[in-house]
Amino acid sequence: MSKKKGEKKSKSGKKKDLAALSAADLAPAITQAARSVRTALSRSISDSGLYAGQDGVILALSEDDGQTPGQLALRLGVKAPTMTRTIGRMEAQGFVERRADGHDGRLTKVHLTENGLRSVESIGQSVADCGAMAVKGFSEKEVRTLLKLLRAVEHNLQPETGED
Amino acid sequence: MSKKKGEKKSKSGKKKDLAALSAADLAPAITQAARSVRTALSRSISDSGLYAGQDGVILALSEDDGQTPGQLALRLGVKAPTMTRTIGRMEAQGFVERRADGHDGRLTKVHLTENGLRSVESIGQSVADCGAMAVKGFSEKEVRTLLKLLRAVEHNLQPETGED
DNA sequence: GGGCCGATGAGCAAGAAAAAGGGCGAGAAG
DNA sequence: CTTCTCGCCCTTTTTCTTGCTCATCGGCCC
Repeated sequence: MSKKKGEKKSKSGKKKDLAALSAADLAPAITQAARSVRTALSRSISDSGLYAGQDGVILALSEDDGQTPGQLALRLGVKAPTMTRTIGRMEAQGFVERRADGHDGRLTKVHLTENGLRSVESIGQSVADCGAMAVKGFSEKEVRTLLKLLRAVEHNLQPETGED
Repeated sequence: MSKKKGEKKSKSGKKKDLAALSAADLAPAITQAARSVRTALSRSISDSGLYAGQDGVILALSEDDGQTPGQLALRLGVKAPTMTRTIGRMEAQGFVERRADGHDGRLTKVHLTENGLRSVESIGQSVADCGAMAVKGFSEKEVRTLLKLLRAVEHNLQPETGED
């Protein structure tokens, strides 16, 4: 049983492997960075009594109240069933409420409650605070670059939104 | 940057909010990018019969076999309980096995099985493949920049490692 | 009435926090 | 110097949430 199948698996003369190595490091890097962000954000907003992933719903609703679960899911980049469950929990927590749409029986409109409305400011503050901590020591240009690259990555990974 | 955010909470109009706006957008951007990466990676490695999050264990073990759960957790940036359960599942799946350390009864060494060893290559390939797809259209410099910024973000968010 | 779209339910897994179980080592006491 | 106990470290267990995929139900439009 050979313990290592060759210490450096990409040393075979192709310079393309150089880029491949960086690319291979990217998935773990994004994953870990996201975990750090998620954890930090989770602690920041735990004061408001909600969990990571719920903040986006509050903020999205604060900009456009009465969105449907599908719209929220699309906006926040999660799948519809996930949004349904998150909304259900937030409804139980008293942050949002569901109302049936009068015109279209299929639709469910999600609205912020008084309580949810009150939490908007602190949520936005927490998110901004977390983001500020994440980019501490960054120049403004670096922040913008990171944002741009992140969105490009996200776009590249879309299964069926644009082409292919 | 024509966000409609200024009107709602204009309790104190600071121009500093310009940079803060970018920072506030960073958390969602990282989260979504990470979700995309996770989903894409999940599909890539599902052929090998394992789930997102398990790939790191295989790769880490392929470099240094016989690590403890704590070491793996630290290396992969997850908490110890998460690693314990992941290892347990991977053990049930037949990819790794636990062995007691002879010198220290508290320690558990995790080793790759034959099956796990065989999957190393395809896992590495999947991760590299996914990373390559994520940075499609990027220049090599951009990839490196993204990597650098991502690691800086991760470092900034460490609860108590280095500074605060 | 049939197809389509939107919301929801069930099942599986990752990740975090809190807490429990067990072994090792160091320091105190005899 | 020997022994015993206490504290610390590592692992594991439990509980909560998010997120995905597959499947189902219900209402709208053609």
